[in-house]
Amino acid sequence: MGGVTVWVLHVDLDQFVAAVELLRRPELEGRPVVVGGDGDPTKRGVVSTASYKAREFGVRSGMPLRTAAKRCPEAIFLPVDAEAYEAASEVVMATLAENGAIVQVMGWDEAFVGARTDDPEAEARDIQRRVFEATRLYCSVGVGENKLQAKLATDYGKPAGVFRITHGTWFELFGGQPTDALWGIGSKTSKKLSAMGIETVRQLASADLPTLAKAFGPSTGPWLVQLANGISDAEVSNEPWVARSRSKETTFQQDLTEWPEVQAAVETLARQLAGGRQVIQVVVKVRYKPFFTSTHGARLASPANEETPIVEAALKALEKFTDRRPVRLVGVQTVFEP
DNA sequence: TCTGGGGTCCTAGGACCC
DNA sequence: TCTGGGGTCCTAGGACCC
Repeated sequence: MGGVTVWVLHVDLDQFVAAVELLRRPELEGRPVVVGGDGDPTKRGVVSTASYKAREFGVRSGMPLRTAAKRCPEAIFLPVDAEAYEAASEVVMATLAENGAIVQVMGWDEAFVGARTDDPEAEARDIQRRVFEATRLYCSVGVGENKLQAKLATDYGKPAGVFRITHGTWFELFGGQPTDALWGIGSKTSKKLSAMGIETVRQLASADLPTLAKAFGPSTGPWLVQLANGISDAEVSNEPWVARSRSKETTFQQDLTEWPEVQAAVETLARQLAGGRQVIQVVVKVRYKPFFTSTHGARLASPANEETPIVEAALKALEKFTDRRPVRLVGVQTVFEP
């Protein structure tokens, strides 16, 4: 055992969704490709992935398709084909798990891999080669002493590269960066920290714990300071994933103004969620015009997975909504028995 | 630039109990 | 009389991530 270090590798496919599309449409290679919604940029929807070429025009994931079309009128817009990406992803993950490696899948296009080695870069290069040979897809690999470092390292390796971050290099890389450079800190938390006079990762790293606990809660506050110090759970776990809930939601092309239409939409979604694991609670989500979201839930009398009790609970939850403004989205979530 | 769909975890506040 | 404090459960909302 002695002498061999435990590293965390973070593997992230480069422009994954766009890359899968390019593989089956080689004639689009080098052109700006935008995948999102049903492929119609005049409709409501956002960008899932933009190819590197499209990114040169300022197209980014999460951006409304309409905006993407304005920024890059010559882009090719393609609909999301979840099954194709799922299939490609399975090949990638199976490749990572060869040789009995511990793999923690984080989504379609990324995973953590545990590595006992003194040469993690060699391991990373080997992964890149095997993934490419199996799928013709490129990936970048971050190397770290824990998941946080590895995850943040990947971006520095893109595209198709390898990059290492350790406690030794943490502050020189991140000390001066804004707090939302960290994985787990978004725009809201960053803004709130700013208002407290904390702008950089270095400032957050030495922030007063009781003050942060008071502002963000007893668990979140100290966790933020840990993040800023480059500290996180090092464990890569390959425990099989057990979903806590499943949901379906729809954004309407035109807002619904009649409440019976809303009821019908909730019923349709609830039906689609029946037939799986035993459900104990149903939560309905309504997003009103202009963009205000509210949720209400209803528990089932006893765990069930049939259509009737799930639809009944969904409609019961919907009764708790009293606002009758135009509705742009409805969603239904089923919560499973623990 | 008018903002998808599918998830997870944490927190505050109220209800309820002893 | 109108006053405790702690623990737990549930709900809705918030934030973040892919």
